[in-house]
Amino acid sequence: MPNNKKLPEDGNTSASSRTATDSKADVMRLARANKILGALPEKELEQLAPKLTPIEFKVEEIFHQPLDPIRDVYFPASGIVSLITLLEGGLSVEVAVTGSEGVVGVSSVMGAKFGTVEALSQSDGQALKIRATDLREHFDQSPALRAPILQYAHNLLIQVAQNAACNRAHTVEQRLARWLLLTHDRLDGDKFIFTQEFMSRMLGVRRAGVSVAANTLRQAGLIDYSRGSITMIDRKGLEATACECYRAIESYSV
Amino acid sequence: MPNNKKLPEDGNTSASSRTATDSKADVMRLARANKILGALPEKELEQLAPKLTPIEFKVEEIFHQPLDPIRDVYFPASGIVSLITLLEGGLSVEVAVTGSEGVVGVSSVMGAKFGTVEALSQSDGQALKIRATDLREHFDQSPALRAPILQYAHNLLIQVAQNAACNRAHTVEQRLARWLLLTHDRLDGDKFIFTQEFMSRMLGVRRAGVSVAANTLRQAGLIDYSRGSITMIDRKGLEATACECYRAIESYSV
DNA sequence: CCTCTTATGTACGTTGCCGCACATTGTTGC
DNA sequence: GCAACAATGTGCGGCAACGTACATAAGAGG
Repeated sequence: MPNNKKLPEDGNTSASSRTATDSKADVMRLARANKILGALPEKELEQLAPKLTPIEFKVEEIFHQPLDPIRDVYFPASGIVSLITLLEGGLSVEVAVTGSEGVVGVSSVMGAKFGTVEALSQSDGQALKIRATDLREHFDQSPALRAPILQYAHNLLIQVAQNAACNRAHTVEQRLARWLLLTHDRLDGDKFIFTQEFMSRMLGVRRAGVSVAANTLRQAGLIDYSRGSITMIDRKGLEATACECYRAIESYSV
Repeated sequence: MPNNKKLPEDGNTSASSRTATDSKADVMRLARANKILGALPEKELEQLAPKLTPIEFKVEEIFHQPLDPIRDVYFPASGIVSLITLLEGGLSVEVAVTGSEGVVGVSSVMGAKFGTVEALSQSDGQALKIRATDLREHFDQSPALRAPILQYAHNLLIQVAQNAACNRAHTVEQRLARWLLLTHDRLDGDKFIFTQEFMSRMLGVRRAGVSVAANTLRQAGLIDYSRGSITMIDRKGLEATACECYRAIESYSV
């Protein structure tokens, strides 16, 4: 796990030259990009807005860590965040992935005092940050906010459940294809940045195993890649290669 | 999957000779055995009680099935219920287990329209049944009910997440030991009823694989078993054999 | 008691991934 | 352009679990 950075604890990320109005416009723009906040009635969002801080994040930044208290919760407007279970002996396995359809740290509204999985960004992106205590308060009082958050929590649950079965049943190649599809769905464009080393941590397999599987996909003309950058070439082909779990997750999640 | 029965759709399980008062006493007794209902203030429970119906279930009864609408939700007072993801090709993998600490069908309060996993009893037991719509209504209105249900949903999430990683990382023997411990925690006594065939469906491995692993545990003096009945002999020893995931689940769940 | 069924033990070749080690090839910084 | 590094390719022995098949053993029911 080389130089993973934690997010700056406070970082007033809106440049100080900006006016308050600019900042509020930022918040509203980002909020509309997130499915949960974007689904709120105008009035509710206005109430929440003062508590929301825009942030930017880079690849491989850590949002939450097992056993650390969850102080802030993040609503991504762009980018991807992986939820990863860490095991003794250093093995790590991604159990779910979230983009602008979700919220990182949802367990804090469910009564969790601390994180149990690592939340790690898979890409650059933007998000709105809110104090866990503030969110919890609104969550308890506003049915309009509660509904989409719970809906997301449910989608998360079934994604993790499908993952649990998938890890038991499917080959590295199938799971790699699935992972690429889920990532592609959450990023703009057909080209993104990952190393095999990173993928091996997500899939919980050897880096060498990723190399072989990726090579197979490349030779089949489904993807191309070189030194940390991957291009999706044949999405249909990938869908055919991926296990059922990709479709299951997509279809179960409303 | 031999003769799995669905629960009777209505079955007024309280014998008709019983009086209404008896029935209500039943409800209150069972409610106190369930951690979620048992945590409710007296007044709240009184309000909910008319909606609750006591039921009994036998081994291998199906509470919910993937894609079927979730009509009823169950608060177990005793017994165990497994949540199982079914994959194409007939492979099944248990992703979580619930006893009197939880509620079967929790996703219905989170906005799920239908089940995504199979909920199957692992033992005989008793539960309180409630219409999903009724529960949802109380859930939305009562913070006192919402809190413990969400807390349980969170525990469920981390159990499933740990399972996802566990399936990737640990041997059949380790996972069998873990599974026996989780089961033992939720049942009275040291002897319970399972066949290797059933266990193989839970662990998602061959029945022959269970045979070998179980034999190893027996020869190590940790368990004894014969034709569908298992006795726990050395709990400490099992804990030493099981993977970290047993402890992780226990310690994360508050 | 004897048959029938169900549960369990065991074997054998195969496969997917492991741990490990090392070669090769782009990129970056000087 | 060259050295240093980072990312990727590849080989090999080993092992856990697979699919399959069959043998044994313990109740159940007549």
